Amino acid sequence: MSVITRFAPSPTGFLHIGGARTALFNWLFAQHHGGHMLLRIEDTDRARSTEAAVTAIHEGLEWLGLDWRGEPISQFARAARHGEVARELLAAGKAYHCYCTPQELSEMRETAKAEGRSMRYDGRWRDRDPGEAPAGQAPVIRLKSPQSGTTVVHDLVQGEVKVGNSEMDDMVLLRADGTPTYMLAVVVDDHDMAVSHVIRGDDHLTNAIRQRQIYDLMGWQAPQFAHIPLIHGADGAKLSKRHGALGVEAYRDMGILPAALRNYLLRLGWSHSDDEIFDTAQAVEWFDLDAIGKSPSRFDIPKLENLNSHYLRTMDEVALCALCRDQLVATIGRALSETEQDRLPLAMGALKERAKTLVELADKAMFLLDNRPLEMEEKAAALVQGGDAPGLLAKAHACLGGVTDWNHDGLADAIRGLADAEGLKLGKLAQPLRAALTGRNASPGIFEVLYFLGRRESLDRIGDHME
RNA sequence: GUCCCCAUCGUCUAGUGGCCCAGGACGCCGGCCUCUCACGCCGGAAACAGGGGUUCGACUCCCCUUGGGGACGCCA
Repeated sequence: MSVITRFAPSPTGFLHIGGARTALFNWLFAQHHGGHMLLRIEDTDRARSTEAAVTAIHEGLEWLGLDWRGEPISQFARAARHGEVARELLAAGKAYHCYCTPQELSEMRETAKAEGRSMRYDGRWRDRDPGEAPAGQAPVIRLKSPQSGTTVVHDLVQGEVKVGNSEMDDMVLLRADGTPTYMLAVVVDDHDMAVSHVIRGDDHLTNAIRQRQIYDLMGWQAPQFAHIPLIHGADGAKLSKRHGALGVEAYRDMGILPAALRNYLLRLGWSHSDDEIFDTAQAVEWFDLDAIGKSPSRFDIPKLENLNSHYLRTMDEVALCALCRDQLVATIGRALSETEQDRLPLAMGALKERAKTLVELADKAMFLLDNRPLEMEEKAAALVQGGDAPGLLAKAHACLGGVTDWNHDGLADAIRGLADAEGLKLGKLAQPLRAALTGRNASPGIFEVLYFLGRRESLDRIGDHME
């Protein structure tokens, strides 16, 4: 039997981080077992579903590099089939019409709550004569679920989970307007799509028990279930907007690489002994459900950033230059000149190990752009004005003017030579130079900076601060 | 309230009865390197929630407590 998994988000917002991890696990599991993942959009709630959310989900998955087999399936489009199954259950006496009104139901819950009883539907229409049906009142169809015994789910992550049937009420299968509920739709779809493994968030664990009852009553074989623990915010509470854990696109905008997010999400709740870094091929080879932890985990941005800096340093440099360029263009709002673009690959090696995100990378690359006179950060301004700095810069200007080999070694010789001649430690000369050259007090090595900028630009920038 | 799930350093985790006075990673602290910032390297502080069992021996098995999370919709 081949492995078929599915990712089934409801299109009511972006692809959030928990959903992204669920998708990743489904994808990885399918790949590992030589199967494939399906995408199903759970859009039966017409009021809350939007086309924009569907697009956001597609884009999020694509950005993460997760693909699915075939066309995405719209759950709403399958409503007729869901209704058919509900009526089949009804005809077989495994479901019944219930004429309770919403008000009646909420009153029932209120009283139960007040009396400290469980807030379940009491089954008042379960065995009632259909002849007693109130006229003009459309009924819902409820499952006639077993009232004794236990329903068990062998969860691949959580182990054996059992709930006494007396704990559960008769769930609604088909609403009064004839549309299916989520419980029915999920079961029918997973069955029809031949899904072999349902991998989803822990919040569905108790749903699995109820869904199991539908499978049983239909005489269908239930899929394997794997309920993965939820991701919490840094404070341990449920992940919310407040935590900055938004859609995956928010991480993209923060300058996180998809490879880094994938690695981070995978390691969150899953482990392979002490290993921390996995590329996709390695992840596919190693991933399996038995190594998933059972407890919820907290989302930790610093660790994500650490991973991101790793991927920044190891990724293809040409591709990284392109990403950095795009980021720069986005921040300055204009295209780069040819000279500016040419400096990027020169400097990338030095820049990339100083950045944790793409945004930071672009920021550190800002000094490569032509925009004299440079805007000086406060500390840099002090360096360039302090004491004998202007005089020193004039000497440096003269000295560099005579450099014939404008490369790292040639520049190092010249600058070190000047420092020696002046009886200064290199730092005393390098700092004012750095400030004049970059407008900041921190940058890659000073010889490199000179080299990246080239003779003309370097001399001009120093010239701006000479006396 | 009822039901279900979970519980190792601040965080992610290794650990499936003796290899553990608990290992790795992130973060944090100190040092080295050094023209700044990073990188790198070296070192440090930091955890088995509590209580009962079982056992020659429990982080590992069982029970209780506590704490956290989830579910109880004609939402998904």
